[in-house]
Amino acid sequence: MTKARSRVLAALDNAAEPLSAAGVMEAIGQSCDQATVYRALAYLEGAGLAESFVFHCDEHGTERYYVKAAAAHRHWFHCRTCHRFVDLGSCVLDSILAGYEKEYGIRVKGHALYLTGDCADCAAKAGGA
Amino acid sequence: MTKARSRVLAALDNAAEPLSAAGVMEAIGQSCDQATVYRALAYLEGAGLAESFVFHCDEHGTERYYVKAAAAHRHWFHCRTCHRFVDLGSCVLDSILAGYEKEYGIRVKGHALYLTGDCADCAAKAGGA
DNA sequence: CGTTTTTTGCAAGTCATTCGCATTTTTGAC
DNA sequence: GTCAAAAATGCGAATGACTTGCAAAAAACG
Ligand SMILES: [Mn+2]
Ligand SMILES: [Mn+2]
Ligand SMILES: [Zn+2]
Ligand SMILES: [Zn+2]
Repeated sequence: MTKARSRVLAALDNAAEPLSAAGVMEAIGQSCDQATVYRALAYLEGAGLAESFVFHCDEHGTERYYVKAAAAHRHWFHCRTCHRFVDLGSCVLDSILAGYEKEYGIRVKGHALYLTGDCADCAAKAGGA
Repeated sequence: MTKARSRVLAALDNAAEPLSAAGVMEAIGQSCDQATVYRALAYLEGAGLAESFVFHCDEHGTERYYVKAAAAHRHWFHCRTCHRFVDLGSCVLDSILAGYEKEYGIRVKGHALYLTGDCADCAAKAGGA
């Protein structure tokens, strides 16, 4: 584990939410080149120390986000107002996926679920109604 | 509805699965500029005649895909082998989303579910097991 | 240590998508 | 229909996220 790679892993570990490459750069204070950050993230994912997903937000565009690898597969909610991610806990789609496999004869090997809207804080601030 | 826009809409209508801008270009035989295709797709979506989602496939990269607007919200399965999309019918996530709203105090205004793996055909060809 | 292998920084390159702007098309009023 | 005003198109250049080639720097290892 090189210096750059451990700095990147530490950034993911300290973050409360998924980080994009740009977010990691910011977190480590530009202490290494962006190519190094991208390569470190790819390395960490390959080594099973991090996980990632591609997410599109109208305001932030499309980016790949990384989190430190966790025991269970999880999904995230993204707030359209404050742009924070909310951890939704471990995946609850197993039976739905099994249903699709049976219904369509497909073999589901991966999936992604993205929820967007307003987080509790932003919903409260926006409309008390 | 201009000539270019109706050609693009017709392409979406004839397609059995979501099309990327490049897919639309191919379908209409380069009969208009790519900037026009992108603008037409944005127009059609704004007019409620088409819907889109951003999807990432390791082999094809990240692209926005469009389908003709349908009555019900749907999701798609993408085959990692033949790269076709399989229509999974209308969304069955309502109760799960409602559960998340209650559990986390969030307000879910949009969501996307992507499944990947092998379609029935490819699964059959690959491993009879 | 000295050598071999891997990683890093920097610059240039990709790829999907967007933009500026001059040139058509379309639209609406007569 | 005719013509001016508004909107759409083509083309080339610009974006933004990400990747890559290559030479210099760092880690591995005997
Ligand atoms: Mn965002
Ligand atoms: Mn694909
Ligand atoms: Zn929020
Ligand atoms: Zn297939």
